[in-house]
Amino acid sequence: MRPTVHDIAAAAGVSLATVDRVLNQRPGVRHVTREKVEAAIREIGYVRDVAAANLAKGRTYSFVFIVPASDNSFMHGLNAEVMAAVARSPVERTDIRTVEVPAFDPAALAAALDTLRAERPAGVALVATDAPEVRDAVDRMVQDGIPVVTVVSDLTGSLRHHYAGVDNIAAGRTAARLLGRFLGGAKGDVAVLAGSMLVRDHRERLEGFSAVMADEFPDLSILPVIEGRDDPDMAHMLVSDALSKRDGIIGVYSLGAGNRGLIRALKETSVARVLTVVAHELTDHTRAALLDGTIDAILNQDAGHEVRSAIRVLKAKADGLSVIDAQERIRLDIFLKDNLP
Amino acid sequence: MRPTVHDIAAAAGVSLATVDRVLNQRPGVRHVTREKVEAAIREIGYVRDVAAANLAKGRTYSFVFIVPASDNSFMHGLNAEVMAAVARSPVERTDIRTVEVPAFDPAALAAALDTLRAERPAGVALVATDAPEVRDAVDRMVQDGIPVVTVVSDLTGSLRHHYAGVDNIAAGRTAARLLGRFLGGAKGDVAVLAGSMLVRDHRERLEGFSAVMADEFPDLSILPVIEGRDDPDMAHMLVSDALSKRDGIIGVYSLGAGNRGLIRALKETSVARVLTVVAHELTDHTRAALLDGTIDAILNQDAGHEVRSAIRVLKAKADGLSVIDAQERIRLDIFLKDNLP
DNA sequence: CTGTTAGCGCATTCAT
DNA sequence: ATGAATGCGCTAACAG
Repeated sequence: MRPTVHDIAAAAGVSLATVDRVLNQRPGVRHVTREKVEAAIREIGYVRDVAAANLAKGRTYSFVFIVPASDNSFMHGLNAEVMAAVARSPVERTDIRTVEVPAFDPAALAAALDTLRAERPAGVALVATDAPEVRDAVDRMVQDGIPVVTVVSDLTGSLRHHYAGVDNIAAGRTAARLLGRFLGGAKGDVAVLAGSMLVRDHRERLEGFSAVMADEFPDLSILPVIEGRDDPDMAHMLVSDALSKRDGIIGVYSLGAGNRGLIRALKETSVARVLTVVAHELTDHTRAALLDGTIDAILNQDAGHEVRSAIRVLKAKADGLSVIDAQERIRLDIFLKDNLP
Repeated sequence: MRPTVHDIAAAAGVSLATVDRVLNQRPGVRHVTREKVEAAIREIGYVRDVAAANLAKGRTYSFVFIVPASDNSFMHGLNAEVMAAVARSPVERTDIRTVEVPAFDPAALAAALDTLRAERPAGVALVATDAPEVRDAVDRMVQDGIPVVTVVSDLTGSLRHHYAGVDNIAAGRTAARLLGRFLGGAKGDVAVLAGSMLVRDHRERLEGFSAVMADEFPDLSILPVIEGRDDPDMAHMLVSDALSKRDGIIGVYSLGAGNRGLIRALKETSVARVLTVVAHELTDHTRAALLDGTIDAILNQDAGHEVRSAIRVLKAKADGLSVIDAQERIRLDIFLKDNLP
């Protein structure tokens, strides 16, 4: 049998309560007594039974997800995953709820964080908007002892405990190599469609993409970035325009959302024209486009994994446990038409 | 508060013991009483607290991993992951151990299964060798009420409860498309290196690969499969031989293990010769080869994920719980030099 | 400062 | 066929 608190109490010649006090680093124990107990813990090789501890505590951890109120397929998917987690939450001694904030609105996000802080939840997960005021609000939360993890979009320079999302520079680099290799040494222009250069993920993807393109595919030149604000209609208009004006375009990299519009624009171009296209995020639209050949590869982040990972990390943080790092790494999924889930 | 056994006992007007009996479908309850209790359970919306149940039971589940004694990096990695799980196991009320059996030896595997069955473990995970005797042994185990999951390589047609591994047909198809697109319309031969056509995963990868090659890349012709038994030395010899004899080879698909030998052979070929190479399994060797350009893409299955998934499924089976399907899907990782973990 | 005691939600004897 | 009582490993009042 594994050693229990009783064993260590016996070994140290103290009572259960005292053992519990040192185990949970609570005050009210003389230094010598504490040492004695700690020695016993070490010698016996005790490891706390977390399940039993949680049962005794009766406490259920309340976590909050702050998500942007964006109307695109990816965010809808993310929301659905959070809801699925909410549905499972009673079973896992957690109480999860979501708070919606306007998208790309640092002030609103910071305000929401500050309001939340007063309620002292056991942990907070947020899709970060990269701005100083948000970073400060997050830092205040962390300094108040509340675990914070960022999801999808990170907030570097902040004190957040963890980031559950993909490496966006690597994503951009990967997109460049796929596009470059698929184009097999052809010479021409590459159009890049982004949501907004104000968002950190998009900037990073572009940065990675440009770097590899410059280093390894000098025959391909990147046109000025088209900013479609993740809006299907705007993306459609801008891409159509670009395609009609520049017939040197042989490749397209869509690094943001709003792919519905891009796909429409692509389908409207001359059938004689062959474009190689790499896009981000697997949705119903991009999936269909991949299958019918309009898109050649899709880079994706698994929202379900991100949400589950965020919760695991928050829970581990809340009861002082460690996580399995490899399990919490969010990978960049690459989908061709053959390996769709 | 969540309803407990006490609540349902009160609601049904019976004792805790009776509630427990119907909850765990044990005999000794009159039909009417059972109905009454079941009604109460439903109305109250009771869900069992698994942690508390396990605490009360005190039982620790003993799981066994049967792994082939293969001397290649992938199997070493798999073993390491199982060992990591063993290290974590005391914390999770599980007792995991491994049993090694000779690779590609159906009789030995079947024998090991039958021996194990007598010990009645709480669950078994195995890397299956696809043979009737193995399938029968697995079926006997399942019929004895022992949960069984296959890892890495499946055993279709058997009664195993779950398969923790990638879709190998999809993997082969993906390899074909990557190779075909990377070769960009060139004409030539493609060499295929496999471990053994006796294992189902290798057969399936070849099947998927051949299908896409035939359908979509008619200018590439697949040479007869080289079987290297996942052995580096044998692979080295056979691949060197093939490369020297056929100078029409412009692409290589390595669908098994033993890539150490393949890589050596590739590096020994003339520097003037450009080969496009897709291989399976990320190991130290293949990672280095990807980075130095010897290999162009690596398809991978995350052994850590597979092991953790197998354990989760086994545990869920053992205490009659359900799993999150999406979480247990083992994806096909595609690594280019830019998105290595 | 330290110890006693009573649960947390459930499973399991042992009576009845 | 049913119920009362005890304990799993740990925490948290409440006493001393």
